Amino acid sequence: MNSDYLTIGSLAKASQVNVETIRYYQRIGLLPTPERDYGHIRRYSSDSLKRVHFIKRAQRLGFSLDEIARLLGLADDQHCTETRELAEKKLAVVEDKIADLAAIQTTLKTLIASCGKGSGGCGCPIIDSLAKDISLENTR
Amino acid sequence: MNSDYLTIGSLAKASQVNVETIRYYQRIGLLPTPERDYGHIRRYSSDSLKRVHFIKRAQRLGFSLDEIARLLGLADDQHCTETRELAEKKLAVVEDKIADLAAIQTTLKTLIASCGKGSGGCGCPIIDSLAKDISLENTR
DNA sequence: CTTAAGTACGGAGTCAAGTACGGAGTCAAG
DNA sequence: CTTGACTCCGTACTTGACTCCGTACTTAAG
Repeated sequence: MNSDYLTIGSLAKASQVNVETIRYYQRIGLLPTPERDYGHIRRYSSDSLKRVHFIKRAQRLGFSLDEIARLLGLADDQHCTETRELAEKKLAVVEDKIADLAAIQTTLKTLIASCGKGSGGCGCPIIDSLAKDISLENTR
Repeated sequence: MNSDYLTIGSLAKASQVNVETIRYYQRIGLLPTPERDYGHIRRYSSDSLKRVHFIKRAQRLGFSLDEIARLLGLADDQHCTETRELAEKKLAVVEDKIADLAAIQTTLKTLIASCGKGSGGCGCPIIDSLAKDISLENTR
């Protein structure tokens, strides 16, 4: 009944991904390959579950697996200083993303509101809200 | 000197993408193929530039080209009602993303701060901040 | 007029991120 | 001790998003 020590199948089910995806993450070093209890069967802890969840959510936010690996490395590693620099860069990126999303959010709200009223004036507000690329140079 | 009426090359340069990417976006219908002035050469307006910028930023936020096409459709189309529903769904997704990013932001800040002090206590704050998957069920 | 630079086009190649496949081992239930 | 559900592993295939290639055409400069 204890959900610690999952098999690969139940881990996959619990984290809503394919079994092969779990194996794939192991291959590329994103998930540690756990010890094997009896036989040759891998047993996963609830930590792995958290990790997979994290990966999936971060992906939906536009981070690549590579970046996610480094994000996770921040938490795992002990070597600060250089870790801190990475963290600061990521923070800047994250804050840019939040700003962009906030712009989309505002536009969508406006769109929804104006849609209800049936008023015209369909310029192209979504594009405009994001097209002003002041911060583009920073992130590239 | 007027930047309206760009060639594909200057559009690509201005929007920091490959010429082939522009052509690709046309092929899949993400960019309208513009009228051709003289000869067979396509001329792009500054609207195209905005559109490409938008696409690139939205991509960095984790939207697929398919979703981006629909987001752009929201602005282009005239048929409200069903458009509104789509907008509302997108809004929910966007707001989820913002919340997730905010969680990462907080964690990164904490990480940076604690790094400076050289204090220990390295649990795995980044993962924890995103692993609590209350809202996961909503988006799936 | 020639030539280089830029454009058009379709098709093939690439890269990241999976996803599927097939053969072999394991283990609990019947 | 066989059957069915699961696991292991390596390799191969797929998909989305480009990127490159070869060929053909067209200007702008020399």
